[in-house]
Amino acid sequence: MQRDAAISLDNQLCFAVYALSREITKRYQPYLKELGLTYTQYITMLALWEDDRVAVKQLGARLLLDSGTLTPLLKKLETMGHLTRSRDPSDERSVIIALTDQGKKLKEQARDVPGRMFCQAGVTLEEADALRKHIASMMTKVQPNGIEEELKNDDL
Amino acid sequence: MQRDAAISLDNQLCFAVYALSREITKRYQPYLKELGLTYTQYITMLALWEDDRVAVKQLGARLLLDSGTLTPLLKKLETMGHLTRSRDPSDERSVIIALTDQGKKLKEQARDVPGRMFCQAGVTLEEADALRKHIASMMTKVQPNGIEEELKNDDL
DNA sequence: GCATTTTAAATTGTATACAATTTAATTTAT
DNA sequence: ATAAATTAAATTGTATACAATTTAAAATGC
Repeated sequence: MQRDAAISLDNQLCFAVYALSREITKRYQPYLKELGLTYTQYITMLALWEDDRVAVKQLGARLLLDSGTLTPLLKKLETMGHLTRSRDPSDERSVIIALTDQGKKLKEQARDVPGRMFCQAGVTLEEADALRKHIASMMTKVQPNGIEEELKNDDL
Repeated sequence: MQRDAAISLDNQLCFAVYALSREITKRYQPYLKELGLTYTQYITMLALWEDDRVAVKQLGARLLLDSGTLTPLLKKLETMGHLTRSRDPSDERSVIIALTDQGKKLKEQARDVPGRMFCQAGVTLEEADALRKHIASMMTKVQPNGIEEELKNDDL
């Protein structure tokens, strides 16, 4: 069976990452439910709490999501009253996302979510941070800011 | 801004894992296209190449996916001729998944996919394996084989 | 200055994920 | 043995992801 080691499920980095990602998302769910947010909506709000009044394009570059995912998600968050979507007067192609007061206020409730989640999961913040750095290092290797056809995106 | 460090996007393990998972999936896509498989179909086939003739329940325990995801996916793989789905005669509740010859043969084509993918991404197998182990270690902490209501699942 | 190209969102279509419910079969308790 | 509880898939409904296309606006080339 040695010759199958390369395609053994447990040897796949891709499966480990994929499974952990879904597991963490599930672990967040009860806490995010208190905020009335799904996981992707939460990630989007994290980005907006740091950097408000950005175009969908920039938000997508930050989250590595395209308009196909973001447009319906942002419309939902708009309906929920957390943000507004408006065309940029200086470039009508762009849609600027701006947090409402309600959206800004939600940040206070979100502040202790990561800490509570890791505490409940029995993971120290140091362990989480060590893994995060390891993953970030891999990410820079795997994605030197996009390949060939995406090289035009200088993102920032 | 120190007080916002806990909810800074770049500090979130969850976002790092989520982003890397999607990035790796995208990197696999061109190789999996040669096999005619999507990423989740590929992961499912990896599990089946190791362990054939299993119930959907067992496959789900291995992949951490439920029947809501697996049922349509397995029906698709059945339509593609890679496997068969049949009720277990000794327990009509269970559906047994068995690879066809075609499904078994696909394994040969899949054998060099991980190696080619990491080579192209500029990641050594050692680096990938080190991260995989780090993630697996976190997974055992975060998911000691499911919580409370899932404790009844002894899986194997 | 205007046709061509590029760009940003939105849309379309396919494939997941997963909670919650339903259906049918099996097991358990009495 | 049979009602009640449990279990395995399937189904339903919602929310992503993302490739590919479309639409409208802005930038570019000549």
